[in-house]
Amino acid sequence: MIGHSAKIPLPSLKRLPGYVHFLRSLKCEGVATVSTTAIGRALRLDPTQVRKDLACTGAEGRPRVGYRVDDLIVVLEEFLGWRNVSEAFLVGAGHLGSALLGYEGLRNHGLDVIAAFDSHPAKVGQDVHGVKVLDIERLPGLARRMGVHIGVLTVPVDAAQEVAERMVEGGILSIWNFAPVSLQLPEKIFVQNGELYAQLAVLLRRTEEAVSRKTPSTPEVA
Amino acid sequence: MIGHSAKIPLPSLKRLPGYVHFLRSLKCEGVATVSTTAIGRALRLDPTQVRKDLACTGAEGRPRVGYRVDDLIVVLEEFLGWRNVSEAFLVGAGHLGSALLGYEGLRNHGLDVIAAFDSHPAKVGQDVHGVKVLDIERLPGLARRMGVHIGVLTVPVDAAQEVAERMVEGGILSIWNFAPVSLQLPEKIFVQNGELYAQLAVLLRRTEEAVSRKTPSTPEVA
DNA sequence: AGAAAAAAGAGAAAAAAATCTCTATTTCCA
DNA sequence: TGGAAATAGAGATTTTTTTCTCTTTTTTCT
Ligand SMILES: NC(=O)c1ccc[n+]([C@@H]2O[C@H](COP(=O)([O-])OP(=O)(O)OC[C@H]3O[C@@H](n4cnc5c(N)ncnc54)[C@H](O)[C@@H]3O)[C@@H](O)[C@H]2O)c1
Ligand SMILES: NC(=O)c1ccc[n+]([C@@H]2O[C@H](COP(=O)([O-])OP(=O)(O)OC[C@H]3O[C@@H](n4cnc5c(N)ncnc54)[C@H](O)[C@@H]3O)[C@@H](O)[C@H]2O)c1
Repeated sequence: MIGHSAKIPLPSLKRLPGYVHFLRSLKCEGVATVSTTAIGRALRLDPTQVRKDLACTGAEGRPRVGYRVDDLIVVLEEFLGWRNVSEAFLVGAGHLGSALLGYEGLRNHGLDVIAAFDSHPAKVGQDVHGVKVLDIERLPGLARRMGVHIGVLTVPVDAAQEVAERMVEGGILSIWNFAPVSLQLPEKIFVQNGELYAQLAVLLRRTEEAVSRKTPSTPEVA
Repeated sequence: MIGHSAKIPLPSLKRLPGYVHFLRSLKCEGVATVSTTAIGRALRLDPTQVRKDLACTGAEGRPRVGYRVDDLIVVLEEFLGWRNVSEAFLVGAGHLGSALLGYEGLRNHGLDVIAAFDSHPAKVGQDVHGVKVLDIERLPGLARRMGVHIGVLTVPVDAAQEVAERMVEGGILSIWNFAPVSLQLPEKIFVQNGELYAQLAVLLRRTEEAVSRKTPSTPEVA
């Protein structure tokens, strides 16, 4: 169960994992307490904002001291649902899918991919980083029987919609979609897009801005 | 050059790639014009919001008709800098790095990874999906000589800070960082984090909400 | 012990983003 | 040809998010 069912602003929720990563590094260094000032300096965030975010999770600090690092990690991990991981199915054991399957990081972040699915005969039956690849036909039945609610979608664009519908058929409630398409599914199904391209768009724009700062006054006509 | 240097809200910029993906699929189906109402329905966004986003890029539509799909794609791709791709270096030819190197999608989205770097002797000299893997030691020199401004960072957490500093040493201005650490770099360097964990946090929370909706009134004490 | 400094926490203000309202334009249809 | 419907576009409003201000608490230093 994910802690503190209270409503948290979406931007705050998205910042929480970053806090945990930073806190874990502090813990490794043996730091016992930390202030929002210090967190903000490290993560380039306003200290007040950090304080507000932490308050949403129920964390409590002490004036002049800050927060106990150990306790704060526990509270945040609890809040994020990282302490009892959720089971998920992954479809598309290709390049990206295999990278995710081999990434032990997911389990540390609340997600346990317990099986993979593919349609290609060469993939079915394989064992990718310890995860069995099954025939996609078996997904709906297994998802329903095992009560799996999360699907990770790493198939090519053309197959994405079809595979997503298979997931829904199996009772999947949320889909993490890495294909660059907008899936058309019942409204109750939550779709989290990979947003690789959104990130890239920001990166390219900022880079362009930085380059033109370095090379000022470049007239288009000479 | 990235078009229309005008300031666009960050959330708007992030939505643009999704519009392009949808428009491309319309084009494949032979659709000639599209309204913001239709875009909004497909992407689950408010039509006014779509219109505001498109206005930022300089796109113009006609009442009662909407936007010409072909033209809109061109305007958006121009705006996003997808028409003349930017060159980038990637460091860390492991699982994730290889997946990205083999992904022709990046080039369609404005990024051309022209070389990869690694520190492991077994990786150096290899050819991953047509991209040469070079020794990390050569990165600063090559980056500076070739005028590469973007770095993609896919090394383990422990190496991330060190590698990032190498990139900065080579004149890299922006870093796409997939390691779960907050890089400490000069303020002028732009860091776009992979945000995998932020997405996962949202996914888990929404799933939890959906599950508890399906299983209402679960008292903690019987 | 008392003063000073640092930081949490609460509330107010400001900024940013999303949504709503209205008008003008264009096309379709009778 | 005239009316109805759909939609872009501009501006106003509301909501959300971020930032600022002030108060209180705790610790450290003299
Ligand atoms: N490779 C990357 O780095 C990367 C990055 C971001 C997004 N993506 C996206 O992720 C998706 C996968 O990319 P990839 O590079 O891993 O592709 P890939 O071709 O390596 O892998 C796709 C896998 O999906 C399987 N598949 C195809 N149709 C299927 C179906 N109907 N049912 C089940 N399995 C099916 C294929 O057999 C294959 O194993 C694409 O949509 C791509 O745009 C990839
Ligand atoms: N695998 C995934 O799906 C995934 C997803 C999200 C984030 N990440 C993150 O991406 C990073 C890489 O993950 P991975 O699974 O690809 O790991 P990996 O171990 O497969 O690859 C890491 C690569 O970096 C190289 N490397 C290590 N130290 C280096 C150095 N100092 N200089 C140059 N190269 C060096 C290694 O030789 C290796 O090739 C990690 O930080 C991980 O947390 C991975």
